[in-house]
Amino acid sequence: MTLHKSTACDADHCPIRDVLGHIGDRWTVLVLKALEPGTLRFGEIRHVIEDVSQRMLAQTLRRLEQDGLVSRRVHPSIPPRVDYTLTDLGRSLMEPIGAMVDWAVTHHEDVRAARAAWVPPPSHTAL
Amino acid sequence: MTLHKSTACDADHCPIRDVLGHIGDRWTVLVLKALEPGTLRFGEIRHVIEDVSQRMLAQTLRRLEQDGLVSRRVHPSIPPRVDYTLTDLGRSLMEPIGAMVDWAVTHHEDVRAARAAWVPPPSHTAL
DNA sequence: CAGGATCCACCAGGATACTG
DNA sequence: CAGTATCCTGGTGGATCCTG
Repeated sequence: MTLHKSTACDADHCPIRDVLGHIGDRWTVLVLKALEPGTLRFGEIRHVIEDVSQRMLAQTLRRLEQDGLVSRRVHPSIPPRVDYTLTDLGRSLMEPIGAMVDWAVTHHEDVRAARAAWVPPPSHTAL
Repeated sequence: MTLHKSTACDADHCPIRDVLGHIGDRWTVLVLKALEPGTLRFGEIRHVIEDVSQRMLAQTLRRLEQDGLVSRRVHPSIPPRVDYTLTDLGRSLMEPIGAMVDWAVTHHEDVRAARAAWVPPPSHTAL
């Protein structure tokens, strides 16, 4: 069981956890957004994101390709050239992601304000 | 640096990572969705989600409260009664989250199909 | 240039026990 | 009932080195 019953998620094949687990990890969304404007090479993505290690980038791209969200194309040249493009499925995902990002940008200040106003409950908070 | 320049995220205060980091963790979305229909007590949330430990639930609720997404109300009774409700901010977040969940449900099969069709690239993939 | 392989540090998160 | 405190483990992700 991975999600409560009320959300049509009854066992191991839970779409929410499956997808959210991906978009939740450190790099997936950033990579997706990097590719949104158009095709990029491996190195170009690294340049755009800057603080991603090649290990994590390669790993993230692999999974995105595996999930059919990104297509990978190898040009048999020396030095090698590999570029990545969003698939239709990938592009369709950008909408909900965009909504999330928009929310984040719009309400970030509210969240930060709420955090600033935070007072830790004394455990035995009464009334 | 947490996100690439092209997304108006220039240093430590990156809304995307800040918010996505939250929704990405194991329980936040589930708790949020649990509270969507209405106010619930601590134990009720546990009952709904089932496989969350009280530690993780308490922790998740704390952060949600801290971020102003959930309000916590303590009734000074014995046994103690504490209930949680989405704030307006929290409710406003449910839209983008709903969009993500909808996408997940709709395209989950595509993703699973893509995974099934997966062939690992031979490293020295040439053409 | 694109990435695989390896080693390692950190922490999210589970189990358990205790408290108001 | 609604937590907090402590201990412990597995996986995520960073650094580094190596290859086609």
